[in-house]
Amino acid sequence: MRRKLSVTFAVTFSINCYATVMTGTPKLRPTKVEKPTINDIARLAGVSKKTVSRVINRSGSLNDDTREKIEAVIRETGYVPNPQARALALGRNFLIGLVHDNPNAQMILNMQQGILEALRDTEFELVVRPVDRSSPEMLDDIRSFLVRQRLYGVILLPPISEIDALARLCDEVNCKYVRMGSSVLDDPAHMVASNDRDAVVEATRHLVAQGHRRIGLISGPHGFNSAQVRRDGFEFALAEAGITLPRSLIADGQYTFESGIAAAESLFDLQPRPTAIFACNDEMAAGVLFAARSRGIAVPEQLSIIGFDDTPIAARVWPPLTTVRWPIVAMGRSAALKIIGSTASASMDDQEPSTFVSTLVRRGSVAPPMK
Amino acid sequence: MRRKLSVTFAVTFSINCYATVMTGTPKLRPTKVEKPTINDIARLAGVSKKTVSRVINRSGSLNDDTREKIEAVIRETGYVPNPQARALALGRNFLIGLVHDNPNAQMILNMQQGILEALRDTEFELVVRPVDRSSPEMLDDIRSFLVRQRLYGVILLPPISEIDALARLCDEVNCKYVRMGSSVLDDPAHMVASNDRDAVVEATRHLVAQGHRRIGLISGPHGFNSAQVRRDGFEFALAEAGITLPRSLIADGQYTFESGIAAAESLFDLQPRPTAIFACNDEMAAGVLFAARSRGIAVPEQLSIIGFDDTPIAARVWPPLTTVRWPIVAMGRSAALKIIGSTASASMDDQEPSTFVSTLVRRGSVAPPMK
DNA sequence: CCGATATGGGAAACCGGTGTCATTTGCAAG
DNA sequence: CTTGCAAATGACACCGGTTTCCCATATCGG
Repeated sequence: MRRKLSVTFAVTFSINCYATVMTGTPKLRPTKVEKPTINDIARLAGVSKKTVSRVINRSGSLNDDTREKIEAVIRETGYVPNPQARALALGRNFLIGLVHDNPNAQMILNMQQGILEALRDTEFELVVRPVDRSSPEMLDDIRSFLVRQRLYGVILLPPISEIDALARLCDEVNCKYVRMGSSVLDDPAHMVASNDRDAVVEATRHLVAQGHRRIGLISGPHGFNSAQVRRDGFEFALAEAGITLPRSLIADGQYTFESGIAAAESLFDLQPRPTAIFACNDEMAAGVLFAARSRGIAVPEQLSIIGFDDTPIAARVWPPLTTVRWPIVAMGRSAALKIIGSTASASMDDQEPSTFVSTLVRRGSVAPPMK
Repeated sequence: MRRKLSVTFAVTFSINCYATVMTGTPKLRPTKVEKPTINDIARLAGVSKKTVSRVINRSGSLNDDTREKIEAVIRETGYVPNPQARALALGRNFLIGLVHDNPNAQMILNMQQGILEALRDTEFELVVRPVDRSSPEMLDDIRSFLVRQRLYGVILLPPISEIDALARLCDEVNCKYVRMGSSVLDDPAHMVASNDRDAVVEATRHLVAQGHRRIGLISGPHGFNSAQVRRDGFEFALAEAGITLPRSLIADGQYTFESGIAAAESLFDLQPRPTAIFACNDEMAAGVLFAARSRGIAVPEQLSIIGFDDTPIAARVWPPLTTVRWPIVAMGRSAALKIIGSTASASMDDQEPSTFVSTLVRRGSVAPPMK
């Protein structure tokens, strides 16, 4: 039967060869799509399948003539190794997992974009896996996911990327991992980070340079490393400028639009009102803008706003938000390359960068305070 | 060696049993994670592995006692069949593909959310696959993706879901598929659609009911079914109200924020200006709002705007946009359930719905025209 | 009581690769 | 002319399931 299939395949192949000459034979194939197997290649090349395997995996030593002959056969037939069979034999799948817990939607998507760019034209595929940080079984869930799917590697998005136990878990089950974050929490091989702190310092200095002295902060949720880092940068920059920051000017946010509105309301009730507000992400900054509008506070004339993330919304509101952009797509790409590593960019020996610089994007939501 | 592995496993298992009593033994496992195999189960239950396989797949006939004993062993050991081995043996993977071509980012994400909800606690995983509609090799790319990964099924997002050749391709390679869209393009088993046309009619009627007569339309890109359907609905509703629509009131858009701005500018140059604009998606509606602001046109006093999609941005701009919401998450869930079908919801025999109703969300961007 | 039929269950091949180990060959060193 | 060693390649078991085929019982009508 194997022999029979092979013959079928060979015929199909020769038909394809002459397809350009013939008037086209749309002859639908049966439900079972015939694909050449490693045995077909071995027979066609007159070698054993182990030798073909050596060519595919560039392992072992083999004669140049043999290699070329096998490569020629592979090229002609369009043979592609069966990933399921390899996964079984190797005990390792060619899948990269993206594990996240519902952070910024836009970020997930940009991250996916970057990762998929890196994975394009490789044998790897991306498997998306949302988890629930609040569930006590989260670690077990992830563990069974990794073990069952025999994942090649995982990319952990913040905030769960900050959980050290997760990283240890990956090591334990022999799964490569890369953690994304707002600051360096792990060695370069396992970390892709943006320098949020520096960016916040720059943003705050920008407000100070414009003449603002009463600057409000809308923080991120407690327990988020990014929230802590951004807040630190803000406080540092103010201290550096010799500005004391009363506790009342710090409002707690949850990284959501609604929490931004609420926090803004509380800051607006202050007497005197802050002349500028730094919101730890764009969603909340948009909330501040929204709240200002509904109160009739003119932006940027009466209130300057700076956000963080440069999500699409920042450029779409009026006035467009001055914000901090971090290269999410590039970071995603880098994370993926770290995992597939030498497999893909074997030619270049340069390590993928681990830290990315964020930059201040100046738009229309900042102006000097009114006298 | 097999025997040895089995023993190791048994020991591990008993340790787990007493873990709650013991003071916890963090003892790291070796890189190779031991998992029970079907052979372990067979031996522990005193049957052949084929019989275990019968239990797992509910196939063949077997004694209740035997079944229960095997199920007990499976439960105790926490055995999960190796997906790679099953995939190899079955010639079919337990992966669902999500194939899309860069449409609305938010939509992709909501869709993913819905699909993942349906896939949660099943054996299926989601593989994301962006493609390039403009590439001539797109179909071949998708074909090789489906064939190589032996996908269980794919979910096609608009606009590529509108390509009939793609659907035929899926059939050909024996891969289940579901197409998402703005109107019904296929039989219920392969289609999940929203009733965009009806929703647009309702939205347009809303504008007409407010007293608007000069209503501009910003269309979607040519070749998109959703664009055509929405435009049809708009024109139908105007005709129904006895309003003639001059060609000049229709501006071409590309579903992007920038194209919305450009289209709005061209409409603003008209004399007299339209008193309302229906933009075929929220991105463009946000562009209209942005353009209006920069021209000093008050919304909704001087201009009413309606968008489509109810993406997050609709609620975050000022004034918040009246728009049409379609239940993307629910549609994603439905699409996934259609594919995993009887596998999951075997208990309930009700078919997953194929069409979903969109609804008008009234916010602040619509008001009667000024006298 | 016998042969026919249905049912439960096992042995072995198979899915398509990879790992281990042995074998053959070529060539330089002793 | 051996011996030694490395390169090149093949035979075969194995990864962990499923499928095919076949046998052993049990049931049952006549």
